[in-house]
Amino acid sequence: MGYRENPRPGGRSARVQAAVHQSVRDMLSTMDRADVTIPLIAQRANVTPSTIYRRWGDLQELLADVAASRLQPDGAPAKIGSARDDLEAWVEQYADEMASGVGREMIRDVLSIADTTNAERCSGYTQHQLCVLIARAEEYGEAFPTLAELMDHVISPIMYRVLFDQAPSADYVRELIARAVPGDTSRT
Amino acid sequence: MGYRENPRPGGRSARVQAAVHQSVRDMLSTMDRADVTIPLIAQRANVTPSTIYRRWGDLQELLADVAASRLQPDGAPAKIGSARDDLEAWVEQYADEMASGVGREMIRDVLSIADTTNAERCSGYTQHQLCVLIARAEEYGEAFPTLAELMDHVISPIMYRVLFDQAPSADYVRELIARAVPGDTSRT
DNA sequence: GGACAAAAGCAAATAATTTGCGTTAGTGGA
DNA sequence: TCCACTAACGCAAATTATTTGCTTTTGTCC
Repeated sequence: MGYRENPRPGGRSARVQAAVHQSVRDMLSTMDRADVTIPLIAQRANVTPSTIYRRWGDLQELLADVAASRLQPDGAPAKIGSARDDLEAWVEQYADEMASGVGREMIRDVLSIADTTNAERCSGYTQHQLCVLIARAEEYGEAFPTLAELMDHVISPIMYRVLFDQAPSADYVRELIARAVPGDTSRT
Repeated sequence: MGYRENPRPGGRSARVQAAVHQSVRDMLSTMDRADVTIPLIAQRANVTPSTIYRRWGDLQELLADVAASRLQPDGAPAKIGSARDDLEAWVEQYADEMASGVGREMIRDVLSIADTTNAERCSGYTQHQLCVLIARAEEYGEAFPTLAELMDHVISPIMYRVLFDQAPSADYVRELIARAVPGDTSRT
């Protein structure tokens, strides 16, 4: 009597999951988050509340699951020119997305539960995107920060601001990058 | 018919707040957090549940309030020797505290609500402690990072790891500091 | 096709939350 | 000191959410 982590695609279980996720996304975009309840989600998804309770446990777990899914990137970072430029463009949109109202809510949802699986998922997505950029730099022969340097000195300060302070400005983001990229003195 | 932000000390309202906070702290230390409910907290604090609902709204808000209070530092950072050493000692204990089970729970509580007041409070506590260290460095004539540098390149990476990854090790923390302190090449 | 098990539905029981209304306890003025 | 005032609390009924035992459905593997 346990629930599979990855329901077989096309099965009933997968359909229920999709319907519930969709229902949550719809409701979060049309109504106040405080009014989103499991009975309402269940009604819109055409399932019984007990199905959701048994599968996710409570509203926070469900919201964390949905948020982690939504934080998964669509594709690889855009190719602008140099790896340096690609990095700047990608980080800027990352910062914007995270600092937006929806972005902040999703991060909070992911962090608000004790289980760290979803948080690690999100951090993994970010690191994967950065690795793609690092590989490009290597291909182009550009000097580039390591993954650890990028995580510590670019991503972390952005996330700290998003979570504890106000939104990081575009100038601030560019400055972090300029400081992290080796031998970069060309800008700001 | 609104609740004052800062109840007058000694009044009934202040007594209720103290009793409820104490009750929450006791319960968090003796039982599983999933079993902590408002009716139980109310019972232990000798108040009615409706009092708590009216004053805090829901469990998350109450937990966030209690957590933010507990994250307030006891006093100024210890004086070891140089400002550099004081910084290292303080940051190490900060990282340990945040990475501990209780610390992580408190941070998550603070971040899990939409209202950012409590999160800003916590960030403010940290910045205040760092300012004390900066003032010491100035007094001693030591080269020292600015507040922004410390927040971006020492505190932020630590918090990111605590929230999204695994606990930051002592070595890792020392390395962040060594990198942030100007002209420091003496260690790791 | 039939046996099996995972996951969903249903409905009753329990628990949490909201709310209207009456009461209490600090506060400030005469 | 007493009185009026009001923020905040208590109480209890009404509502809503959550849990749980049992039944039914659905997909999978012989």
